[in-house]
Amino acid sequence: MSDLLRRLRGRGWRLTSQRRVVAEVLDGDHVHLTADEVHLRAAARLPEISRATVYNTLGELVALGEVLEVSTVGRAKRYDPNARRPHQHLVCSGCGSVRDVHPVGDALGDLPEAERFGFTVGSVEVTYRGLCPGCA
Amino acid sequence: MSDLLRRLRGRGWRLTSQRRVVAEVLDGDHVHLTADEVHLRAAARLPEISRATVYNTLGELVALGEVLEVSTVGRAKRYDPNARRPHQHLVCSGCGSVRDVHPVGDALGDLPEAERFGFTVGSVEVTYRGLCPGCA
DNA sequence: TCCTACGATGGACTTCGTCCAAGTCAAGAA
DNA sequence: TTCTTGACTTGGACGAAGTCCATCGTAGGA
Repeated sequence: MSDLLRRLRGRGWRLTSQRRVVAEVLDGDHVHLTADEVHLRAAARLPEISRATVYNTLGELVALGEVLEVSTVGRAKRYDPNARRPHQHLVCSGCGSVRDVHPVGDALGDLPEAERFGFTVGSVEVTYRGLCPGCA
Repeated sequence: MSDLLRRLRGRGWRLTSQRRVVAEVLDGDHVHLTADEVHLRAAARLPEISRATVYNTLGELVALGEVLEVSTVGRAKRYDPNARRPHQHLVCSGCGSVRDVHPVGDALGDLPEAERFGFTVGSVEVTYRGLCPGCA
């Protein structure tokens, strides 16, 4: 059983075959699948798994902080299992592919108090846009 | 006629009443409307304007670089007419409202060459997330 | 004023995601 | 091991956001 599954059991997650398959599909680095791709890959191993279950499970993994939602303008959300190591994203404007990157600096600290307008700022998301070697 | 409309005419834009109304709705600072809100406000002045026209016009304004699309996870896109002055966004996780902010620092420079993986990085988008005073 | 290519229309369609009632099953209790 | 129960899954309906397209209308140049 993967580390992820072990942690989930430790949190009282009921371990069903569907959840196991979804968690396994999301294993690895630089994985940024859409819900539909997750469903496709999960269905390859467990043909009867439903779309609703995939959405439910992804939502739970996000709520538990095990998986990040990556926002992509005008496309389907992507899910990033690498939530435990903080990182940002580099997105190709051509083909939509995503790389994890680790900028230096402190983006959160770069926002002065005067620019927070009374908001309680909890996180910052930095997305670099450009063209990958294949699309350039 | 606003500056925006003047610029658009200069670029050969055919000025129809529909486009004029959409451009007028998007005038001002700290305006971050969804396509639907734009349609609603435009229809208040020009009742027969169609959704398709609003989408077309917004798409053209984005392509011309006059308006920015603001990505919001799991919600409708918002359109930001303040494309000419560089800024970033502070988004309320509760109600989805958006403020323009101006962080210090150089987010683009914070990405080391070794972390660019051969990409031609053109821009960076920084989104701060938190709760506005009303939702906190 | 007339022409015509560009733009607008609205309704069908697609994509992405959520909801729900009914059926199923993991895992603790006995 | 079997029972029990409530959490989980299912599939289909639904909804929101956005796109497409055939047809009609009109801005603006001749």
